[in-house]
Amino acid sequence: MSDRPTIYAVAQRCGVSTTTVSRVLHDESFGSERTRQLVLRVAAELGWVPNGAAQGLASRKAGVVGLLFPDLGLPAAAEEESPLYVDQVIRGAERTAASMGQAVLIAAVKASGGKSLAYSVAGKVDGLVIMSRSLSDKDIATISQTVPVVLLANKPGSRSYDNVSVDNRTGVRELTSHLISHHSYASLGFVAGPHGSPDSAERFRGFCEALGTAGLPVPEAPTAEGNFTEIGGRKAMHRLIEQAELPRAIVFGNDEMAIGALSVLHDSSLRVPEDVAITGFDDIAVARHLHPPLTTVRQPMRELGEQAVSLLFARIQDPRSSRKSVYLSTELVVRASCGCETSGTN
Amino acid sequence: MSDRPTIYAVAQRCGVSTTTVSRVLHDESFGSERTRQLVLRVAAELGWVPNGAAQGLASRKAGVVGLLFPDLGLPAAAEEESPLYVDQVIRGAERTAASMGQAVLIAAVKASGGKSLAYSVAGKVDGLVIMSRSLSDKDIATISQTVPVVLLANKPGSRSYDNVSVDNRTGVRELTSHLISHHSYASLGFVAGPHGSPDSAERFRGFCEALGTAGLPVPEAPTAEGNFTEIGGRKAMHRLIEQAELPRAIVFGNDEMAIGALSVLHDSSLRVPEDVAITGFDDIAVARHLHPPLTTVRQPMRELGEQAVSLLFARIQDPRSSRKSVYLSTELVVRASCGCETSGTN
DNA sequence: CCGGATAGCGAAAACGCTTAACAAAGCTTC
DNA sequence: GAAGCTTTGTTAAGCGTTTTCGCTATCCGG
Repeated sequence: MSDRPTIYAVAQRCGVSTTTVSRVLHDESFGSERTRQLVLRVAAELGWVPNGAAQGLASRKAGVVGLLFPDLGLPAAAEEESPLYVDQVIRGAERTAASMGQAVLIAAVKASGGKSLAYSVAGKVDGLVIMSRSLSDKDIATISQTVPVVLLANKPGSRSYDNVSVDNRTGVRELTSHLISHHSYASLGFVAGPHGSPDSAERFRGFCEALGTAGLPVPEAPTAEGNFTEIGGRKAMHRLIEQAELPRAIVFGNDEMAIGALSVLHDSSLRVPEDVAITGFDDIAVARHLHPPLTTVRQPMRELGEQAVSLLFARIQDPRSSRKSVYLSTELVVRASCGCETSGTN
Repeated sequence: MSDRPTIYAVAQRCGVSTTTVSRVLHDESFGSERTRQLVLRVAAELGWVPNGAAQGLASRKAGVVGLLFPDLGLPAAAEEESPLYVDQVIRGAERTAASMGQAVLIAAVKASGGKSLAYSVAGKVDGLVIMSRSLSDKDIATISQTVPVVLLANKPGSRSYDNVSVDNRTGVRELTSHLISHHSYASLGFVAGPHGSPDSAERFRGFCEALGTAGLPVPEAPTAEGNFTEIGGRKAMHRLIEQAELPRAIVFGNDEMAIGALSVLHDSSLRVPEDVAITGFDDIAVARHLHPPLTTVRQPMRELGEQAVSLLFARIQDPRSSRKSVYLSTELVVRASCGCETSGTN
């Protein structure tokens, strides 16, 4: 612990200078074969492990990239509620970072007071991917003066940084068009996520575009709102059922709400897709296991993380290159809930 | 970037020494109100962010804990195959680390060649949680001389380190006893995970214990083997169907295999649980959405991560305290697939 | 043999921060 | 008004690497 061997110890044991040790450890081709072997052997014998802090300080690079993601401060009750897609993003980030030999420092930043952790992380990494909506523009600005920053997801003010986001709109547009042209559903509903969510807004826009293109009446506002949660989906579905006429097909802003709706419909003895077609968005893992399997739009979450880190490395290498924006496209995943297949593997 | 303000810059601007700045930044109660405000204001104005490397080097603590998990080197095809429970562990670790104001450094260590990354990570953290089976005992030993280490899951040689694991055996024993006593199933099968997996072995042992207690014949070996994957589950199920008599109930070593089996049974027009009861292990997110919902055993993955980090902090605080072992218990989750409820919410 | 490459290595100065060890000044308290 | 605190601040010594110079041999062509 406190008696960890340093390269100085290694150097002494070998009868060489610390410079030589450091060089041998980094340059594949340095020094005589004899010295190399000696140093390497002694280092291993002593159990020497590089002191990251010292390396970082001297070389001005941490060998670590950071990932800040939102912490919804789940009230313990909502255990699994936390946005599962974050995991995928983390994995993606980890993966491409690993391919560059870097590790990933992750931290959830809380809606309130996460600032100091965020700053602390910023000082420990070579670059930062920020997923958090909870970090103010000002904080992001300050941090970006310290290390390169890549923004994830459709943060409104993201235009001044490298950023990667998903083409929500086209995704829902394609989905909706499929519903209209393939199944000739004439009355469609849209259940939105929480008010003010840019993602939700974009998805609704895609929905409207498809309706417009098909010459159908374009609604002013979403048919209902469901907070992106399963419970929200249930409530929304209940409301829709109580209303005059049920749309022939309902486009949900995400899968979780669709799941809630599915269970309500089941309890109400309404058949999916015969009585009403249902679709989601995200293609979370459970989607294909639902009954009926859910037609949805796949978001490339893992790729989101991968791209973000790629962008970050590019920026680190060339800090003054022009700002880049990556726009990932989604994939329509057709399953039974929209009226297509009635069974099948996928 | 290269012109990041240092505390020296802050100190100069304030007309005080770097010591004073450092102290103000750390001691809540240091200096006159006037000096404090001045320093804080100037630091903010300059956009000062602590240099983690320098802090770490000077204070001998990184403010970061590491988490090493296995990278199965998924061949791109098996996208989602990667052990999803890892995500839960990461989240758990992140959560309790955050409560101590620390961030988490994550890295997947590959079966081959992950060594150097592992060592590099070890040098950057105050402590390390190791989930990886791919790190040799020797490497773990070396690393543990550098930083405190906590082992996760039932690694065979884990007895010499702090470690936290899940009581697989009791979990399956309870499950199996439920099957026997509650449903009076007389013929039971067990589908194991990959040969050599300690987890799988423990689960099988639990299965046998329950049989023994009930006075039923105890098998020598698992009825079939399925590699812990959905595909493996399918294959195993096929094999079982082809054999002479199908057990009345089948205990699968994990949920994924049970999922595979479920789809095979569906295709074979065998009813669950009427013709054959099915259970899993893990309680992954999809389990409750299957048809029928899967009776299984919940593994407290998130808690696993939490406990591991707690242990780590304890060890960091008192490096010479006695070795601790945490054994987490599982929870039986009864759903329809074992023949209990036929519908329901949960 | 001599001038200049070049290979092999070392001395020492950073890197930005923390943390003793002190010193000076302002308070009590008797 | 001296002795002893407490408060406020300073000086300087690291922390373990990397990295910039620069030195000494050795080698080679001419």
